Amino acid sequence: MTEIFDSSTPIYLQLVERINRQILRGELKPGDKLPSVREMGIQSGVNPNTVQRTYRELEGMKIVESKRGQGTFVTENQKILQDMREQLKQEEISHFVESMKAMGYSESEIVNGLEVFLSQIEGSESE
Amino acid sequence: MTEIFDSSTPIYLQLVERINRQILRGELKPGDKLPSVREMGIQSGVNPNTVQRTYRELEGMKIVESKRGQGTFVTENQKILQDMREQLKQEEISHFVESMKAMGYSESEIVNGLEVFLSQIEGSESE
Amino acid sequence: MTEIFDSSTPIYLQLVERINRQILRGELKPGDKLPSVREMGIQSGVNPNTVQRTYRELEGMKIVESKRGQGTFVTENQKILQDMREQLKQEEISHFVESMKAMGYSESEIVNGLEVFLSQIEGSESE
Amino acid sequence: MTEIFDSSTPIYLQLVERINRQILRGELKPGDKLPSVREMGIQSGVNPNTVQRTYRELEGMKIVESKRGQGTFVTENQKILQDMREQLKQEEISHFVESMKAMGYSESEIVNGLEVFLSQIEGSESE
DNA sequence: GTGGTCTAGACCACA
DNA sequence: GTGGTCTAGACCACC
Repeated sequence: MTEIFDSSTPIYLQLVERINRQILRGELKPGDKLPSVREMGIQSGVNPNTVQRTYRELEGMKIVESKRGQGTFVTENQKILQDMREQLKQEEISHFVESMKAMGYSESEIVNGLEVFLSQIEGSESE
Repeated sequence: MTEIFDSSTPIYLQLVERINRQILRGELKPGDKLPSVREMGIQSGVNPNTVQRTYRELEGMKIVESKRGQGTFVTENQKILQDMREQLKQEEISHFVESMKAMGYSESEIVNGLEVFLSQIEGSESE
Repeated sequence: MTEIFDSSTPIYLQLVERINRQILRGELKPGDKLPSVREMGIQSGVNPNTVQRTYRELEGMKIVESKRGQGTFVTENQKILQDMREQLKQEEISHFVESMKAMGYSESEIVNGLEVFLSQIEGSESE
Repeated sequence: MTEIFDSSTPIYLQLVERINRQILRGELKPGDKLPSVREMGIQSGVNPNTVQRTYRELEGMKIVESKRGQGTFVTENQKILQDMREQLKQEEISHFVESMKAMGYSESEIVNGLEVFLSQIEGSESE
């Protein structure tokens, strides 16, 4: 299975992002083992060296711990995961607000639009 | 000046997006002349044919009117521009909510996070 | 087989016209696959890019659906085809009336001439 | 003033057609003088030889008479003009019926469509 | 194979 | 100058 990567940013960073999201969404839980470097390389259609670089990066962020001979595991340190969650949230919000302002919307229009949107999808949830 | 394009989506669509935003932000006003296809081609580091494809697309959306021998102009039809503004807003909001939910946030957390963010930047507006 | 095109209107529009008529006449039925852009290019003695422009145009009219890797197909949406049929009929009639009036015929002469003509060919139908 | 000619049929035939229509529409009346070969050449952006050929053709059809030293005149023979009028009418009707049938319309649909069309434009004549 | 995008360069029509 | 069409040929994504 070949994956799709945006060629404008390095693949290893995109992999970092993807794994972070998997953790945030609960697809990967604290203590879970990540696929081996080789395995992930095949899954992602990417060179194992790139995966290695990804895991090193995640380890630097304390999100992941490598245990020699056993594999790479999601940290059990809840605080770190919380911090990451918070940080990604801020980035997402910031990007959203920036885009809306770039389109000329005022802050109140932004909040209002969001609330209207949420109330709408509530009504059509299971259609 | 060579521009950077995300290779994952067609250049002509990225150009469409960019021009739409310029119109929404008021950088291009109704009746304004766009750069000629050749001029824009140079500015964007892109083939004139690609720019023309962009302009043709915009013309199909009724956002722009091309007059042979004269140039390409932003429509003066305010209703169309309003519709586009509204549509892009919806897309932006929808994308935002989807991302936040993908990260496991509840609707109330999303609204709350947005409001906190806005109250923060208010304090540091003119720094 | 090289085809003949009227040089006064763009080839891609003439191709659009031709395909529309083929659909209206039932030579192409809903769901039918059109020749590939390359194939049609050879058949028509025209560049594949020109054929693609044609297909893109038809897709914009919702008359055709292109599926990457599979081909281009006549829509199965009967309503669209009916609308097109009606529209082309109106254009044909309008053009006819205009020509006749330009030659100085009154409306009743036009209707009368048509009816006489039709009654004549009825007699010589299967010659 | 440069005129527009369809490059798929000879210019002199297109000129013949045009003059015929002018006569039928009453823009040129029996006995009227046509522009000189040179004059018409300039008006139409066409070589005088081409005009010469056109006039010769019209003379062969008895629609026009050349009087040496005076010019070329529309015939005063009403019968000829009537015949031409009738012939062009037949061609126009025939072409119309053929097109409509090619689109799959029955004879009654053709007549009906025409009548509906005429009744519609009657209501919006002077808008 | 299929459609889709992009380029380079030509030629045309309009003004 | 402007936009519009067309070609030849390249490369990509999907199947």
